[in-house]
Amino acid sequence: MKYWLMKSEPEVFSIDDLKKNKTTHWDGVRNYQARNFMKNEMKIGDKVLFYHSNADPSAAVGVAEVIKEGYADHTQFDPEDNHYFPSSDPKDPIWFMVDIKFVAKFKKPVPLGEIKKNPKLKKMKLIKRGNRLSVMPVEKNEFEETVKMGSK
DNA sequence: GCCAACGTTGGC
DNA sequence: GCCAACGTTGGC
Repeated sequence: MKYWLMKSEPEVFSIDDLKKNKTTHWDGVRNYQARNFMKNEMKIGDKVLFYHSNADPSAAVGVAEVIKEGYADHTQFDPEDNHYFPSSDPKDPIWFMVDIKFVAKFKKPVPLGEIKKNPKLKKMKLIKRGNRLSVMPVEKNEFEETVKMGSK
């Protein structure tokens, strides 16, 4: 089993939205690295840290789980959608997404500042300079440490 | 294949 | 709202 971190702007889709809806498909990703993770590496049962970006404060806020593995992101074919990608052929889609379900909301959000302060989380990709990936792998111990911080 | 220009992300 | 750090695009 692998561990992941997925970023979402709470104004657009928050952990509370996920809790309410139970599940969601992670559409709209238009970055090849993030796509490759979803297309090739994310498996059913993998655990996900749900992270609020562009938030006050930005923070890890809960846990989700992969329930459907990579499949074509339908928004790439929809001219009405913000994420429309005209060069993508429905017979050979460029963009993929996964489905996740709500598992838990942290008792207390774990803000980016605290993640940066924790020596055990020093190597997290999230805090690497200039990282803009919206889907990224997380080490098991990093995942567990973050969950622990959010459960206090 | 290089690289300048442009658009986007996301912390602050 | 600013701006650094990227990724992408397109001319050559």
